[in-house]
Amino acid sequence: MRDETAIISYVNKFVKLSPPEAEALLSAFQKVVVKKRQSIIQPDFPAPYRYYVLEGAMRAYVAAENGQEHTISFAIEDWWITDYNSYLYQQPATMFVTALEDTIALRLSHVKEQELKAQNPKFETFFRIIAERGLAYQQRRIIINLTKTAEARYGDFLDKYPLLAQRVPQYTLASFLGMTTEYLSKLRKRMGSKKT
Amino acid sequence: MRDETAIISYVNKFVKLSPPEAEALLSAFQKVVVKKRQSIIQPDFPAPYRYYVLEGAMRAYVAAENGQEHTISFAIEDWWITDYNSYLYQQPATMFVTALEDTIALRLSHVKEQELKAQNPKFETFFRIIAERGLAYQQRRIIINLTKTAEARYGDFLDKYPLLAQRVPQYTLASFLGMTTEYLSKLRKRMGSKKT
DNA sequence: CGTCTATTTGAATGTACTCAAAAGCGGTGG
DNA sequence: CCACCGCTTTTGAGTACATTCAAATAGACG
Repeated sequence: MRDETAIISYVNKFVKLSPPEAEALLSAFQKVVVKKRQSIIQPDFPAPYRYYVLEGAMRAYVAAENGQEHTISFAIEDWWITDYNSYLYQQPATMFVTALEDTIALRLSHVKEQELKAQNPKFETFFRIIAERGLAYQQRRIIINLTKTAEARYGDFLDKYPLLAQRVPQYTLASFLGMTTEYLSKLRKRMGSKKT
Repeated sequence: MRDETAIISYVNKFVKLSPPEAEALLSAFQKVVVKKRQSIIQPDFPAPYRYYVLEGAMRAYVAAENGQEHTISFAIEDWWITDYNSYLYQQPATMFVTALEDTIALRLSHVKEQELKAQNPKFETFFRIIAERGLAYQQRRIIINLTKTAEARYGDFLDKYPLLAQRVPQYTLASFLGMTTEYLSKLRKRMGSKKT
């Protein structure tokens, strides 16, 4: 059972907060409980919040015309999730953000975030750091998507996120890795001989 | 002929700088001239700089074992470019950054960047904003790569960056869009009838 | 012009997708 | 506690989008 102070330790990894600063940070967030399969962000509606996951797991995905879903990101404990194009630019969302398990998250509104940054440069620094880390992470993902085959992308994911790979439904993983669920199933069968 | 004050106007779009602040910013940069085909970042070497392009065009790419190149990003006037995983984490690069044309750029070292941010929260804000914009942009790119066919990705690029599409070699564009140069050539032939 | 680089073309191939259906798994209510 | 229901994963056959390899053509630059 992690409580909301988890975010204090998390932020402290990047900028050192005094007790009053920690208090100011905490008071900007609201705890939300999201049941499995429930959406907190939907296309055409604004996404006024970003979410920090305390417990559980969520994913962000876009739905194509033909009913296909494409997973853009996952989030488990200590990860952030939102539709960044909607949140940052305050425009209607194009993605769903939905709970894969019963989830407890802390949400931060766009307005509160601006207040935090205006009130204390440490928060500005914090958000700069997580944006940069997100940027670097996404650049790695783009490289993988451009350079590796479906099988290599799957192997790569297993290496880097073995726990997550077991935790999320296989079809969401397939759609994250850019392949169909049927094909991932066949890959697993093929690879089964070599690896666990 | 754009001179280095272009970066002042650029930064001013995001945070308002007083004349002394503009001066402090400028003094952190160094002007560099890069000839066509010359690399400013190479794999296995650290990338201690990020570059702001004043004139010309560059691209960042990774080279695969089989000799294939995969373009990660382009940069023309007012765009930034570097190997972010190398620059941000101060680790050896995995990418090349190379001039597509004779280019004039302003480079900012990682050390100077830290000084700027420490010295004035406005610079912290500025780097936060461009990181967030980069994040949102890359998220859009990931969505396109996951959801669209090669033909649609090309059409999309033509719509959004018609000038850039004419300016860069076709094989770099193909490698940016995640297809072979031969296939892009065939696509263009096929699409030729409908458009332009 | 001649050379080097970039683009086009064609034929054969392969990786990954579509569609349809069966099997597996988990939860939930009777 | 078993039976059923919905959701997820697996399997198979046929197909398509995109690649590979090789060679010809077109452009750019000195």
